[in-house]
Amino acid sequence: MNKKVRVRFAPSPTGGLHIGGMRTVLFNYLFAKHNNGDFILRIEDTDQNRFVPGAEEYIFECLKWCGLEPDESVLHGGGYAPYRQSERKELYKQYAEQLVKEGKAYYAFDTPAELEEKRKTVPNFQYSQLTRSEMKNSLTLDEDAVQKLLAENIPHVTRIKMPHDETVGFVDMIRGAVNFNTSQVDDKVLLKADGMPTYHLAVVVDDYLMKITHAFRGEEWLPSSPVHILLWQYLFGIENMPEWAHLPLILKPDGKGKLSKRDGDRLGFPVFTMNWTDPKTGELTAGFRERGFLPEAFINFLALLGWNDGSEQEIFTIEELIKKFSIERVHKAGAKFDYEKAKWFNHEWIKRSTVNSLQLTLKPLLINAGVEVNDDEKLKTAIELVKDRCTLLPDFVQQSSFFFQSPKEIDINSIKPKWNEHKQQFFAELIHVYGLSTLWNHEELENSFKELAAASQIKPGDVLLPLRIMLVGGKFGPHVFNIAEVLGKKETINRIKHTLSLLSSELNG
RNA sequence: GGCCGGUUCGUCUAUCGGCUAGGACAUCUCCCUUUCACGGAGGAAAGACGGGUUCGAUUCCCGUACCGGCUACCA
Repeated sequence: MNKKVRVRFAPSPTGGLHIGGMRTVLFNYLFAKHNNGDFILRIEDTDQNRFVPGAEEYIFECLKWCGLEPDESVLHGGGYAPYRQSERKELYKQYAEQLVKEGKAYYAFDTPAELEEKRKTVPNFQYSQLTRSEMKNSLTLDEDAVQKLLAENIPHVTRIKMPHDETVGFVDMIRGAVNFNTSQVDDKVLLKADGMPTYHLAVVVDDYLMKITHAFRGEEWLPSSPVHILLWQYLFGIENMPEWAHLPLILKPDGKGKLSKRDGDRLGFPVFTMNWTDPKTGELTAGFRERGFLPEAFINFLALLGWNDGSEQEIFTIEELIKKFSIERVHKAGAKFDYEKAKWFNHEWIKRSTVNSLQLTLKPLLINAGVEVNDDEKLKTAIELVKDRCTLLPDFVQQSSFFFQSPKEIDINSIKPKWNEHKQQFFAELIHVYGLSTLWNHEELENSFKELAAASQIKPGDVLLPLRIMLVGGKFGPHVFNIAEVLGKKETINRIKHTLSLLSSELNG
């Protein structure tokens, strides 16, 4: 019988959550749910110098917004607590000690300053089997000296002792067999001078202790995998190592390299999941949520960045993604981020969303933008009428505010050049006709409008645009008679009168 | 520099030896629309290069080039 699938996302709470990280969350989540497994969130806060207040809460908020809730975490509980590595500090030391005892690791007493100096003077310096004999460590110092340093609490780290000329490898779920020669790998630090483990030790220990069965991480981790493989061998048995998949990177749309938050500022698109303000610098990095993305669209877009189900389908609900996801179908190569395509996904999702669900997120957004939304039914009608022309949620402000309040600006310049007494007369009569109308719906309004135009010997096309500008304020929006229907008789007539008075003063002046 | 990974239209991708190389975004043309969109029809646009293997290679192998990642007491 197979073990229950358990996967983890293990972010370091040092700032905003990049879309690459969010995609790793998504793939973890989809894989877990596809296999009826558990999704664990583990906080990797072993670097105390990089602690950023609020970052952890922010990560949870991002997951919540996307609906990708962990089964186990600091917040959700679970049988493998604590889920914060800083709270597991004491656990790691024994494993490091075990490795030293078995001759698979050693203490190193070189100070950071000494190492820095070394790197300055020796090009491409690596603390490795080539150089460790000339450094200050428990391999070069005699036993008494080491014991003395230890007894004096001289700061030191524990390094893995990479074996000579061995091939270590594994089968990546996405890339297939990957092999390394241990002679090429340096003696990575396992336990830092402050007693905290590095990522290398912590990830292996915790993946074992938390019974992780499959581990997904970015491609940038590939080069350190031989260290992790060796640790599994030494500590827990290679047969217990999770299956690994190294995810392709998300690249800059222009230039080269992986996408960074700076690219967003530079090119004008969000890179983080939600807005993030650096508590130290106050610098704000834009997020997809605040930019007006629907979480469904955001997830759909992320899933398709590097994965597809082999068909031509592009729009997927989360349920479909769970059903169809397979890690083997993840593309090997990195993908350049395409903001236009991301917006297309959002537009598609807006068009497909029901008025009721849109109304829920849109109402506060509109009120916040100063639109006086006082009638939910009217709001729903307005959303139905304009949603096809909104790509991002804030587009609804411009596209629907005129339903609730008369336009602040009227683009009178688009009417003026062709304005004349005849048209002025037509609209004066239109006010009269509309005032008498008993059936206020768009068909009737259009009919009586056209009848009046014919009677006035005026082409409907010549007065349609002016009418639109009177009601909307500009050259946009849904069909003008639909708008008039929603506005109602009184408001429609008022707006016509208002613009008419503006125009007549223009005409006379 | 060394190690590891990658390479199909401008971009995201399909293809698991038979291809007239398919789709989507963007772009262009037209239709619909007396606004802006939506929608519909169509166009242009790709297998880095060189060797093998094979009846046949985009697909398999090897080299080269190029791109990327890593090379911290950061993750």
